[in-house]
Amino acid sequence: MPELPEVETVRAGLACLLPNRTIAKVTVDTPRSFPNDSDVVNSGVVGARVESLGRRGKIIIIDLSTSHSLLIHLKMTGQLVFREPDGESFGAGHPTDSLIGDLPDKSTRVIFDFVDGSRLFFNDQRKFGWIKLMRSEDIFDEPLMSKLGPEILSDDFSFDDFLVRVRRRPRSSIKSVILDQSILAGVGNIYADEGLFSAGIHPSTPVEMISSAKLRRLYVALRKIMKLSISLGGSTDRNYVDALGRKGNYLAFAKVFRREGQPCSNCGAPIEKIRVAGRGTHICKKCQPEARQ
DNA sequence: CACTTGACCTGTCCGC
DNA sequence: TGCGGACAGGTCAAGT
Repeated sequence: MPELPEVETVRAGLACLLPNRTIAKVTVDTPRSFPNDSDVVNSGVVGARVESLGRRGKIIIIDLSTSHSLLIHLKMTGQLVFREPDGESFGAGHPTDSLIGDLPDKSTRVIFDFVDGSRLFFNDQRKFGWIKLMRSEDIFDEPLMSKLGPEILSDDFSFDDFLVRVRRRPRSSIKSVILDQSILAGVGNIYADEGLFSAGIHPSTPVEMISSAKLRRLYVALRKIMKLSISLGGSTDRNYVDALGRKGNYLAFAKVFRREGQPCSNCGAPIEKIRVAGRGTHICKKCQPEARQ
């Protein structure tokens, strides 16, 4: 579910809410969602004060005062929802525009209780997401972090970097390459489809058949679209919510994602849904012609 | 080796 | 209204 813009929106929201709060208790309802041993969790997390919130690719990093960090991946259906104590003046526990009702609910996997009575809920319907505790100095050596490619939205991630990395997979479809987090970190299915549409590239085109000029259009489009989405609070298709349980507004601006059957905003031909690299894929066949040899 | 497919889970939606 | 099947935004491991 969440891709980089959604993860970044959650991170930014939590960055306004969590720092300086101290964790009093951790409740793990679904062990696979937070597989560290409970004594490790207790020594590294209970009593820890939240220092700062970071992100690498789609992984959220919560740095704690105990020289430990929590790494969190939301995968498809994960949510991190913060709640003030019940009865707080800001509405009974949660904002009125929250899509999420009373918590915990049946998808709640982990609960962090802070000493001031506020709580952070990790909800995850499909149980693919996870929380891992590790020493802060070790996190970037973890394979799951060290294998990630450069951040697509980083100021230093130039078009030349993009071109070199994408061209490492000449025979692969361009969509599978931009979804590969070891090539570049952050692109998921929604923004892959939107970026390829904007650049006029058919998603199954092998990289070697795409001109560098078109790849430049893709690089520009992906960054522009993902920045726009962050400014709109991300994309909510069904599950995604921000740290206060609110939906994102980007999908109203999407040109192809989840728009099969609707007319293309560019040429009027119907948007089609196909399958590329095992993923549901949305295209305009006229604006994104299939490459031929 | 490069690339594709299946598995991990639960819920929802669609057709019969 | 019930039931089976396909599908869902991510990532590995296993397979070709």
